[in-house]
Amino acid sequence: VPPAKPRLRATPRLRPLGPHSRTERAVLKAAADLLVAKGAAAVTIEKIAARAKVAKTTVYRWWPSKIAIFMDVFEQLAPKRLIRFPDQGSLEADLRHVLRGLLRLLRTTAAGSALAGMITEAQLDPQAAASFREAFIARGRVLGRRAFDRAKRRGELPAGFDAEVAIDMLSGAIWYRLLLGHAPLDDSYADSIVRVVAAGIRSAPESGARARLALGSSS
Amino acid sequence: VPPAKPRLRATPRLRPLGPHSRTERAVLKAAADLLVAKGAAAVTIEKIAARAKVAKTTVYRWWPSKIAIFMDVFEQLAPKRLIRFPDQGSLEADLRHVLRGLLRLLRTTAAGSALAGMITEAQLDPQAAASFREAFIARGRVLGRRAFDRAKRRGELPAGFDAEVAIDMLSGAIWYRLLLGHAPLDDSYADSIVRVVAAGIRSAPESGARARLALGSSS
Amino acid sequence: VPPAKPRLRATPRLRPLGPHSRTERAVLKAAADLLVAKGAAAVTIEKIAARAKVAKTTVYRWWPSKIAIFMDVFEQLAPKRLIRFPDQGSLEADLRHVLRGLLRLLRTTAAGSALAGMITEAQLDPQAAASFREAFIARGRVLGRRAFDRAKRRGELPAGFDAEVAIDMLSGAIWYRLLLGHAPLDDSYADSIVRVVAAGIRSAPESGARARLALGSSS
Amino acid sequence: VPPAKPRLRATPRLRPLGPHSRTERAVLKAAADLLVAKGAAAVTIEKIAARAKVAKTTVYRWWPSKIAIFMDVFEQLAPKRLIRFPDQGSLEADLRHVLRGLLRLLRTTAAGSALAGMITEAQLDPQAAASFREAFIARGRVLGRRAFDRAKRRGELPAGFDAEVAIDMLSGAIWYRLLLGHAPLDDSYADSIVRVVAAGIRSAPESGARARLALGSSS
DNA sequence: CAATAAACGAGACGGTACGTCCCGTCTTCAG
DNA sequence: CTGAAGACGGGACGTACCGTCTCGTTTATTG
Repeated sequence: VPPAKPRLRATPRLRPLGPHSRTERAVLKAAADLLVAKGAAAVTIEKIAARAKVAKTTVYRWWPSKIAIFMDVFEQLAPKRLIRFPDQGSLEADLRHVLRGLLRLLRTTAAGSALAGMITEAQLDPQAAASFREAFIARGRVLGRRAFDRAKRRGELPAGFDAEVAIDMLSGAIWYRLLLGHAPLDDSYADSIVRVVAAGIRSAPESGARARLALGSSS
Repeated sequence: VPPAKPRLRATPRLRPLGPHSRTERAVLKAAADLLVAKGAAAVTIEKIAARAKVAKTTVYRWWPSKIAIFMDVFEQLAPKRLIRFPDQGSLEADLRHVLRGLLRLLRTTAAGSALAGMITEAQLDPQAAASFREAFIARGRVLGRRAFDRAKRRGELPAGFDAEVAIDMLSGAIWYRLLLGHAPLDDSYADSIVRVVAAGIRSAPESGARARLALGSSS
Repeated sequence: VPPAKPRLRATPRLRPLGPHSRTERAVLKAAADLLVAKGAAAVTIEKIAARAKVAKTTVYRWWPSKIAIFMDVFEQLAPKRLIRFPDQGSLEADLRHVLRGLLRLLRTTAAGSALAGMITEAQLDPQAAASFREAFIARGRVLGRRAFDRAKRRGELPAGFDAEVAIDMLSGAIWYRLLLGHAPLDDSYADSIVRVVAAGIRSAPESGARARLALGSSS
Repeated sequence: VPPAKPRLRATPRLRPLGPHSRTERAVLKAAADLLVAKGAAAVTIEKIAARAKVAKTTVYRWWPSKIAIFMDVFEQLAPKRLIRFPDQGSLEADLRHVLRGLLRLLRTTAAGSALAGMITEAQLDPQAAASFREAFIARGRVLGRRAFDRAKRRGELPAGFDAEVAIDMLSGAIWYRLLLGHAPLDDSYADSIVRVVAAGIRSAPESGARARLALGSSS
């Protein structure tokens, strides 16, 4: 009786060993442990493999880069309610809710080091950088856009408002403290950056046209 | 009675040892060239030394880390007028002026790659990270504080306003695009992030007390 | 028609991994070549690796020190008949046979430079010196003891004779000329030092007791 | 008007320049100290200069190689009576006297490490090796020949006896233990090797002609 | 007693080799 | 036939000394 099917597929990807295999779990566990114990800088594929008691080749077989491992670590740690967050009644409340949750995740789990590791690694390997942008950043920004879409439906946004720069600013503020480490990623920081962005949007009613022009250049 | 004569010599002064020597210039030139040609990831101390036609040990003699080289490259490229910028009449104008100049610098010279390289390297080496924060970041933030100090004197800021989070946001927005590369660091981006921050500050008159509390934890 | 061929290759069997591999042979060949061409002083691990067309890390993977490489080079060159030499009828004849063979080996192959290299390197690295003494010297002295054991069975040795000093003298005489290079390691030298040692042993019949005391401190 | 030279100084400073200066003494002291403290392997010219509080250039000005320094250290330590030793009545007594004194010197002072350092360094630098052979070894062998010359006058030696191999054997036995360090260079070792060589010479009366032929190729 | 020349300290410099870490690929062999 | 194990070529790291050099400062001798 063959319990493990060969998993022949037309399209590649997906784990032939089946999802949540021992190998996958061991590798992600090892990576997460190393991230919290030593920080992103000390995480190498060799150490992950050694700690997971898995051959280095096995790691390379399933993950094309360190970034891919970090993305999986992050995903495992992110609670579902963060992604599908409930409507909080206003743009500012929505953003505050999401950012508080995100910062708590970065602060209290391996997710912070994992994200820092992704950013660092993306600087070193253009190939990996592309997958990082497409598979991780893009999906994260969708989360932010959801809040702005709700606000638009509520009529909170000036006409022609482009959310991209706002998302850049919120993300950037987080990255900055995450990478620099000079100040904590706590709730008050989330509240502060959300307040500035929300107020900045509200208080520019007649600048909508200018904003559209100015923001139009962003991706 | 002058006992120390001016010491006329046959060889007029081929190279002064120590700082500002031929060596220092050659190394910084080589590093800048490599940064623009290949990007920060491809810059290694060995390649810098080779391109500068200098022994690797000489590089290590003068710079303790790659970050230190990048900081010197950056400093060499930054025009003085960026540092001592003239008063533009308002907070928003001041910030816009500084950020436009900074983004132009990052966009058009090796300074952008140098900064990206510093951030990346700081993730890999805690020792270097410290010198980065203290010798580079700290000095850069002083630049931003100057604009907010002027604004305070003009009465543009609510009572108890803390500039640190605002600086985090502006810096972060720049880092984010610099590291991610998904959108350009152009003038319109500078204008947009400045507008949001400036408007966000203006439109929170009664939130001064709250802001002080919230922002008090930063720095 | 089988779509998956059995992997027909141009070079049918490139290298078996592990010991006796292409790598091992190439490294030892390169080391031996460098020893005869330039002498022990010019042999560096980097040059060995370069000449063997092998990565430096591969050399370090298999040999912990330069001494270890030299020992393997020596062993490869030493003919088996030198180790398991036949009984020549008398102590003097046995010793003469072994030493002539040994000196020929040192004189005509890379073994001489290899031994000189081992001695030199042992002075520079205590760790390596230990392995040299235990893995190389100890085994070499066993060879000498074999001759003295036979002599003892023949009754050629005075009671209580200790072979260690005799072995020190024979070995030392060889090392001296090997390292100093002021005179050849030829057959007549082998004969001379053997004659002196053998005669010295024979002609001290009543000094057995004294010899035992005197020699007791050695080894 | 100073009729006599001032010459009164805090530090007497007899001969600041040239040989026997403060510099020379400081360098040799530093070298000797390092030799006993860390062994020959740890002695580098940089460390000697640092410990002597002397510029590296100054060391290079007066000594062409590390061997030259070691030779001077050795010479400073060797007592004159060792060189001009009194007649002890027989070859064996003469040799025993010299070797005991030499081994004591090697055992109890920096001279042992210095000699080991010379031998090692001579393997690495052919230029230095030549000066070592000519300025150090040659002079040392003269010492041995003095003992054999006296024996010849006493009629202790067979006709045509060549002392060179005997000297090689005695020197070699010492070098061997010095370099290998597996057994002590104590008086009993001196006695043992002297006894073997002396007895070996005595007991070969009719082998004089053969010995001359055999030994003729040496030196 | 000034000028000269040497020794000197200080240390920058180009260079070689070291031994280590990690990369990503490739080979072998056991299940 | 596929996987785990790990050998492999390779690049870069940061360090230790090498021996040479330049430079400016004493120090001793000499003109």
